[in-house]
Amino acid sequence: MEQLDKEWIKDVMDISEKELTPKQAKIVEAAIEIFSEKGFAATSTSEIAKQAGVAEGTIFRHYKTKKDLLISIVMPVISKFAVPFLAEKFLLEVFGDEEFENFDALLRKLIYNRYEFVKKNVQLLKILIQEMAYHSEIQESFKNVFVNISLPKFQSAIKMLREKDQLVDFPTETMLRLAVTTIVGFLITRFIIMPDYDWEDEKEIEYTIQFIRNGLKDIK
Amino acid sequence: MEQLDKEWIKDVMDISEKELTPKQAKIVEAAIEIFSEKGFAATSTSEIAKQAGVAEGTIFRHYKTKKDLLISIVMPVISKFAVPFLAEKFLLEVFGDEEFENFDALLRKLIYNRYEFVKKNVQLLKILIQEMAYHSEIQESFKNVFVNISLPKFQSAIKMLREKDQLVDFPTETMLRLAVTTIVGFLITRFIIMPDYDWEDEKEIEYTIQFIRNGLKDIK
DNA sequence: AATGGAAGTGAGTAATCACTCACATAAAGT
DNA sequence: ACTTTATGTGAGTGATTACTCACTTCCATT
Repeated sequence: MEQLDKEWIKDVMDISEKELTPKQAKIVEAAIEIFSEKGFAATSTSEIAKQAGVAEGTIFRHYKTKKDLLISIVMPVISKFAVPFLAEKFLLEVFGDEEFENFDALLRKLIYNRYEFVKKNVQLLKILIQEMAYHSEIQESFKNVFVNISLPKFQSAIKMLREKDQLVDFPTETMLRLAVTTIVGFLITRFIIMPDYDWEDEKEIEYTIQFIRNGLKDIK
Repeated sequence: MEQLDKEWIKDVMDISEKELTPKQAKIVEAAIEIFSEKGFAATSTSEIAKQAGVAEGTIFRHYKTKKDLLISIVMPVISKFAVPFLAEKFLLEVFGDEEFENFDALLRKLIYNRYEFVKKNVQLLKILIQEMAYHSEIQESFKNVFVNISLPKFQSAIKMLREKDQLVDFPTETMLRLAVTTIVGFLITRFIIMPDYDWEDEKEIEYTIQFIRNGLKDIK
């Protein structure tokens, strides 16, 4: 992995944990790298310690169990996931004043925002996605954030769009599902399944926006 | 898990392995269940043996290593994944003779076909998806099947549709990506993320078809 | 300078791991 | 009936696991 710019790790972490000792930071850094490469269950604490350049005991000085370390890594990612939806600016910026193409603008803003987020946090998101399947606490925490923060914003966005633009007569949840899976599908394909493909990101994003817009537009 | 109808396991297996001894079948059955619940790395051979009601040594009589057992479970799923694309009937049935709405018909056929496949094989697909992330042999085998079997069929289908219907001017790979992620997104949401939600499958499938069709239709 | 608490250590521990092997049994071929 | 081969067993193996603990080192406060 690249040496420079490990700042983002601290950046993500300090939502919940304020200050990490240098060795603790090294532990988190090593854990993220190995967890994302081999998976949580296949990673041993001795390996993390070795990679971090600390004694194995040091891990357990800061984290009660190995799973505790995982949780402390994964939970802040869930918080960060919801951040753009918490910003009131997010919706206001789009529906503010001028009359430009609302639907496209909203989608473009959302996609570029999440595009940068995923780009910055591929390793962490890999861990989150993988381990969500096996740890119900993570599942529930994610569900809470989504249902309470993201979902309402999405729903009110669709409601506003329904008035301004002419949208197809699908249930709101269905429209949401289609839009979200298309965006998430793009990001997963782009950064996880085929990260080495020669992507023309701006073009692909515009195609994706057009696909969703037309797919949800009411066609007489 | 349900007791009845464990036939599908044998059904999937016997693509590569012809006959399993009763105890071997029990081992495979138990392994599938535990792998899909806890993940490959977190599952011990002693647990599999216990659940299967055999001695631990019996596992290694039939499979050289624990990973061997995983591979023998996962590989046939990849084969089965490609089956509908191998059948020449598949495309012929859709583009055969009459002039009905080609695009919708093709999508509907494809989605219902994969819907049934996923419904039957959720556990196996969970294992495949999860372990693909960590085992490069599985990755490569899947990639081979996709690139050599599924992809060409998709591409020729899009080519044929481009002539008959009016499709948007996206690159073929982009159209493919959008359609595939939408379908896969639906199936994963339906069977893995929210299997307990009160789905109205036929309606959701029709919405999904309409979404893809309009999303890829050329709008003047 | 003395003290106390936090940070860091690494040898040690019981449990569990994947896997082996000598042996028992069953089935099949001659 | 006899031999061979395939199937199944479970106690046993060394390696590795997550985690502990008595100890040292460091540093801030008195």
